[in-house]
Order: sequence, then structure tokens, then C-alpha cells
Amino acid sequence: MLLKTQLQHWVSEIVHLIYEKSIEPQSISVEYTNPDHPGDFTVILFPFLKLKIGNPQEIGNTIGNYLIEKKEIFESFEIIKGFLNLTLKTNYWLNFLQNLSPDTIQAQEKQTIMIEYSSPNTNKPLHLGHLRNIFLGDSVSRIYDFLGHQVIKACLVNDRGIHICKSMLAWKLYGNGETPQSTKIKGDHFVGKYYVEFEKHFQKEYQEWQQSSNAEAIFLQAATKNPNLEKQAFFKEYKDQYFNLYSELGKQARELLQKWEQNDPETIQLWKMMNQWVYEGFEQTYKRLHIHFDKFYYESQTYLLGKEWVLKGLEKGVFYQKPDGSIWINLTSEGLDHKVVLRSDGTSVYVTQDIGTAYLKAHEYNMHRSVYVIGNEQDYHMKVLISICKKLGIPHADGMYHLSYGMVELPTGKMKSREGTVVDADDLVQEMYDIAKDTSEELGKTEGLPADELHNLYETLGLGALKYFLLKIEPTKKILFDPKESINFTGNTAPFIQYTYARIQSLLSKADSMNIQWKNFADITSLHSTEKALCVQLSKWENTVFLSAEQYNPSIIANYALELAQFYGTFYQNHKILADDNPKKDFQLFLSYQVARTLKTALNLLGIGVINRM
RNA sequence: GCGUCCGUAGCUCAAUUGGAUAGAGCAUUUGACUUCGGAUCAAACGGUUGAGGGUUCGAAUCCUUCCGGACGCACCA
Repeated sequence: MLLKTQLQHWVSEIVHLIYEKSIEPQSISVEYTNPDHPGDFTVILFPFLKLKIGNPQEIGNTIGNYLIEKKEIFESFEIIKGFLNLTLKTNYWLNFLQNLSPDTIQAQEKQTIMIEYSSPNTNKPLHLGHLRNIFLGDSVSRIYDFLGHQVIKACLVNDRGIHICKSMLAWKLYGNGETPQSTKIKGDHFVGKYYVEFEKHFQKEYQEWQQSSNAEAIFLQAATKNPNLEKQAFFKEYKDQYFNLYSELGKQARELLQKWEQNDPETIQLWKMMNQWVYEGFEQTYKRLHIHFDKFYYESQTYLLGKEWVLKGLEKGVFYQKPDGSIWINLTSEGLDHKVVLRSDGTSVYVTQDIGTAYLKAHEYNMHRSVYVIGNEQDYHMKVLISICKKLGIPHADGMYHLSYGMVELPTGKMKSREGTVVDADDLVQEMYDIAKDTSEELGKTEGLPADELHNLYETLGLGALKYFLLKIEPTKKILFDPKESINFTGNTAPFIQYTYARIQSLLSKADSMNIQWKNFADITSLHSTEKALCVQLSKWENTVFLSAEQYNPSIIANYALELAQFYGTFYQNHKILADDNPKKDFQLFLSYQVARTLKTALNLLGIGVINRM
């Protein structure tokens, strides 16, 4: 049991014993003592006022004296303004440090948890927004896996729909048969190029159409309802309708989608070929990011399944049908709205395929929880999906959870693939590598390392900086990324933590070469404030991991690691550990060793590697 | 218009989930390597926590009303 909870129980017992009042242990406020005051743990005495058993000073004295007398771990106490500050004996911390095992924490109840993330479209390469999604999902997976749960990392590939057909059509029209091989362009970028190409031609076609008499008539009709309507603004809004009603390219793209749904062999072949190019590109990117999935789902394989569930739900009365044949659900009792689940022409919509996928997942894996890492723009959609799944009685629907996160924005606003205003994932990773290389060479501390180790070093530093940049911020908040200011390598960054780790490794190996036996350190009588700060921080580790798992929030671990590294920096500066006349040498080395272990574990849970020399 | 999320130092973020004098990094200014790694450390500067009201021993945190921002409210995905 954590000392904090232990203390709650003790205080509860004391109150019961001495004052004959009962108070729930959980309701007793116990905190880590604020560093400005002496002590390790603080019991807040104000809540006892309600029990009418005396003033805070008296109660504090009683509790403090009792604890000192009966529990051997306490050394002293002090009461300041209703706060009972308890100081632990040095011995307690020495024992704690000796037994600390930061890399083996286990959850009490083991579960099977599926975590779906990345979820790319197959018509364009990955960008910075995907990276946040991927790193979040990967980190949460690592955290649950670390705690002993069985984790299934799933990736849902959005491989069908009109957007894919746009790329396909553009390739047919303007591609002249070129391929990633012939152009030496990475497959996903190659296909993305044609997606942008489609958009360019479509825009041109749209511009020309706006000069036509037909367009003029449509605008004039709209203007009769709204005399202030400006032509430019109107056509900006009208784009989607133009695509659906008048566009030649739009018509061809829709025809392609229909052919695809009818299993036209030529179309299917083209679709498979282009998807394959994209998958090969993704594969390279995932590999470089050290991302691996246990299971892939493809929407092309689940959307029909969703349809079956909708028809089943209609029979059961979960859904209702409108005269035009479309099928709906009424979610007003959940505070949501009515929602279409099947079009009047019988084709599936967005939620339909998600229902299918949810069922397939539950059918294939007997899991307790199913986590979806998806941006907050889909908060409403996910609420709808989860309530539908519950109403349909899809297994484990109660365990569905939407891990929602904020967008990554540029100073110019939101990233848009169609308009080419995105930060490409591959480019950014390479840029981080280059910065790591330049910085490293400038500092000149890695001379003599072989080429493959250097490559590994730059990769670990560059990727680490990038992952930490995206993970240190709470998922719900949006992130602003300014491409002009590259991601830092000093201060609140992964390289800073990696540097602290490397420094400790170098210290320990030097100690080893001096034949210092630090693994069994001799007892010492008192702790320096910097040593105490490290012990306290280390004692918070276990709870930090549980908290970040519970909240699906890696930023808690990121902030923890940063603080630990900062405390170590202060400690390091205050002591000449390896000096001949240092009586605490072995203790301080062991403390350093435990800090390094914890840092390594923490970074690992974020998907960030450590380095022995940098 | 309705719904969800957000607003903390010039900038980017914290704050032990209601606790003590709101803390870090960046930027600016200053100091620290003949001894364990300067991608570091120490210090200065910087705040009416968007504004008002409420709840209580105690509020950045909970409630409420405004102000400002993002996203959603498609037979698009």
C-alpha cells in the first residue's frame, strides 16, 4: 500500500480510538509536503473541524504524538496553520530506495484492452496531426502493456470512399502510367501527389464553370433570397454542391466509386495497386517511428457488416425507417439528436461502417476495453457511435472509450491536405534527425563513435525530441506548431532528459572502473535536501504511472520525467560524488542509479529511447 | 441558434484533481568549468489565473452570468 493511503488509515484509526468518531480514510486529506516547509507528508487538519473534537492545533498534536510513539517510521512533526507536517526517518528513505523497482509495476486486475490509433486514409501521406495521434496511441499502449495488461494495437485503414477515387481518377487522367518505382517517389507521397493534382484540375474546372450562364443563373436565384450576397463568397460555399451536381470530374469520380462498389475488375485492380503503393510508404514511416500494429482493420471489409447490424437493429426496434427508406435512430433521450444510419438508397454512411468495425473487434477479441484515439472534432460522432453500439447490444460496448485529443495547428491555422498546408511527417522526422546531427557535431562530444552508432544517436535524439514535444501537452489541448521555430533540444525536452540519463551512465561506469561497490551502500544518518527531493520524487513514480493509465494521459509521465531530471541536475551540481573524501559516495551512486532506471522507464513509456553517450 | 472543449508570465506549458507564498522551459539580463559530461547549474526580470458574482476554513480548479477562441450540429468520411 502507498504510504499516503496507509497514513489515511492510521489517522482514521487514531480519530476513532481517541475521539471515538468515525471518519472514512479516503476523506482524509494527505498531501506531499510543500517543499517550502519541513516534512514529507502533510495531514490537512481543517476537515476535522466538522467533527467538533477540538481546534486544529490540538488535534494535530494528538495525531502527531501518537504517530511518533506507535509508528517507527516517523521522526518528528510540526503544525503550521492547520497543516500537520510529518517528517520520516532517514532510514525509511534508505529502505525505500533499496527496494525500489521502477521498471516492474503491475496492475492488480489484468485486462485485455484494444487501442485503435493512426487510422490513416489511403489517399495521402501522414502529417504532423497523424503523428500526435500515433504517438498518443503508442504511448498509451506501452503504459498498459507495462502494467501487465494484454494490449492489442489496432489500426483502422480508411481505404474506401470518394477521396480515394479522386486520387485514382487523377492518376488515370494525368498519370501517363508512371509509378513510385519509375519516379522514385515514396508510395504514399506519390498517391498524395495525385490527390492534390485532382484538386488542382477540379478548381480550374470550377473557376471556368463560374463564367458560364448556368452558374450565373444559379447565383442570381440565390441572390433573390439574399440581396447582399457576394458572388465570390457564394461560390466558395457552393463548391461541394457543384462537385455533386455539375462537375465533370466529380461525375467521373462518382462513377469510379460506383464501379468500385460493383466490384468492377479493372477498378478494383487499380484500387489495389494504388493502395499497395500507399501501404508500402506507410510501412517505411511506421518502421522509422518504431510503431508496430498487432491488427489491421479495413473499412472496405467492415462497411457491409455494419449494414447487417443496422437491419438487425431495425427488426429489434432500435432503429426506425422513414418513408423514403432511410433508416434512423432517435438518440434524444441521451441528449443527442436523430441520426441517419443507412441512406435511402441503401448505402452505408460513416457510422454504419464504424458499427461494423466495432462488432468485428468485439467478435474477434474478448476484450474489456476498446479505446479509440481520434481527434476532438469527432467528439459528437463518437458519442453517437458508442450509444448506438450499446443499444444494439454489441459485446463490450460498455468498454468503449474515446481518447479525444486537440488538433495540431500552424500559425496560419488548421492543416489541410487538399490545400497542401500540412507539415509532412517524413519531412519533419528527417529535419529532426538533421538538427540532432548538427547539434551533436557542434558540441563535438561524440568523436570516435562508429557510424552506425552515430546514426542511431541522431535518430533517438531527433525522434525523442519530436515525440516529447507532442506528448508533454495534455491530450485535450490543441498544439501550436511553428515550422519557423524548430523544436527545441534544450530545456523542457526529451534531449534534456536523455542527457541526464547519459550523464548518470557515464558517472556509474566511471565509478565501476574505480572499483566502487555502490550497490550495497552503507547507512547514512541524514539526507541533503537535494537527495531528499529525489527520494520523494522517486516515491511518486508508481502512482504517476497508474494515474496516466487511468486518464489515458502520457503527459503526466512526461512532466514527471522532466521534474526528476531537473531535481537530479540540482543534486548533481551540489555534490562531487566521486571525490575521495565524500563519505556518501556509495549512497549517492545508488541514488543516481535508481534515478536513471526510472528515467529510462519513463521515456520508454513515451516511446522514447535512451543513450549512453551523446 | 444549440452542443462540446478551451482561456494561467511576452511565448509554450505545469500546478499532487479543492490546500500553504500559482511553478518550469523559451526569450531578456547576470554569474558558474585546472576535479564526476556546460544539450548543464545558480540568480534577476516577468501574474488581479479572460471579467464579475456565488459555494467554504481555503478556489486557477466546483456552480452561475458575461467576454473571447476552437470544434461539431450532412443521406461527406
